[in-house]
Amino acid sequence: MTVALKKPHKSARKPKGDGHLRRGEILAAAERIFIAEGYAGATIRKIADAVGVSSTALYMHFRDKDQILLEISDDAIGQLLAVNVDIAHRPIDAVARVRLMLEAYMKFALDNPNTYQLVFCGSRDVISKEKQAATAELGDRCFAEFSGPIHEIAASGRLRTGSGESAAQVLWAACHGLVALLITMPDRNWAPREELMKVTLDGLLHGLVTD
Amino acid sequence: MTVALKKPHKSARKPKGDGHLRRGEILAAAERIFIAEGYAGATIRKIADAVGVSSTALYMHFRDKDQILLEISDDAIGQLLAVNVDIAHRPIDAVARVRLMLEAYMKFALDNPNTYQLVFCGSRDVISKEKQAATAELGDRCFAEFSGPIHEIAASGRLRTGSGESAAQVLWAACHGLVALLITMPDRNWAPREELMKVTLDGLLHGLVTD
DNA sequence: CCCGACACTAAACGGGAATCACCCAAACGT
DNA sequence: ACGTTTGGGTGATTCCCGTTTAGTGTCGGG
Repeated sequence: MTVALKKPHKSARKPKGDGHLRRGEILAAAERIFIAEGYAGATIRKIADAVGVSSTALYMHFRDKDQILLEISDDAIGQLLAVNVDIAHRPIDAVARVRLMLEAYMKFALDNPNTYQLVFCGSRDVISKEKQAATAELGDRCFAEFSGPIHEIAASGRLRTGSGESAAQVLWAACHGLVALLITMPDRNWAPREELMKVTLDGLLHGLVTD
Repeated sequence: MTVALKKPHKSARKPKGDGHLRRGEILAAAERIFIAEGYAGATIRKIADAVGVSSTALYMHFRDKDQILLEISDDAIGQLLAVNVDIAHRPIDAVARVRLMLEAYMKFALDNPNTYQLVFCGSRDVISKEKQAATAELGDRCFAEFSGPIHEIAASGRLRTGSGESAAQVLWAACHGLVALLITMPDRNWAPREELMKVTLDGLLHGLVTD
């Protein structure tokens, strides 16, 4: 950002070198390492080495390590949000939309396990809440998008129990729990993933929504 | 007697308790700090200071940091297992037993958030799987105890969908997801916890089990 | 009286994040 | 043409962390 071209007359001095490129390079390298080795494995020094720059240089472009990784996560979550928005606009039954969103959510988590863990399993130890600002806001918008059809269902009186809000939270939590366990304990002998997802969704939707 | 004061020792040294007391003292101090400050906050040096001993001394009694914290967690999970065993033997309907166990599970998680996170949310980054041996085995036995009544239900043909195994895993995962989110994102505006637990259990049990 | 075992320690190591005090050269104003 | 800015960069340093090494003082036997 802050891309301003040089103006013949007064005002600021501008892009001298390839400063902005650096930022992108860092993000790219960091993403590669983070995906491959997770939060703890994505060291400042390792990222800097991969870019071919000293570790100090990263602090020219990012406040701290968390900002780098959260920026990467923002990208990924932005994609998830886009999918949710897309689904939200389809002219199909609200329950079907809910199911599609949750399926997309779980697929996202399983496809991006490290990002998912960083954003949704990050203990307060690891990342202080303030830093998450942007990422958290994206997450909120995802949840808001997801809450939409749920509240439609609630408004039409098809909710068997609880409020729309609690139903949305419970559905989210159940899917989160499933993918979180699959990610953090991949060696347990799980039933096939598709079956687990299907049972979760069938079970909860059948249990919460009257048809 | 013989309070060896030879060297101008920094601060009061422990008055020579017999060796095997030390181990218990360390565990007690570690538990206190771990509960208050979590995994990252429970530093070797901090624990050692609390006991009044040098950090090196901890390695006389424990292989490494993880062994200390996992031993603490074993204690806690042992209690959960005891509760599950107790419930398993009650002469009540299998579904009621399942519900009681899951309620106890969630209560345990919310009462011991740091332990819960360590054992059930520990990314592979944080603790290598081998070290978890004892703890993981306790967790397995908890799950086995929980699977019992589920398989009873499955055997009596009351399962609406999926296998007994997948139903057990899904129920566990859903409850895990709920408490995990409540623990790691305590600032979101959640519906009341009791309602969330109730909706989760009502929804899933109603959706999975025919009455 | 010495000897080894024990419980413990200070110091150090390697590696993390982050900061400091600089440096270098291109870009600008004049 | 030339000093000055200033953006991008660095190496050394700080402060923790978990863990290791090389000891040190005390003790119970032989």
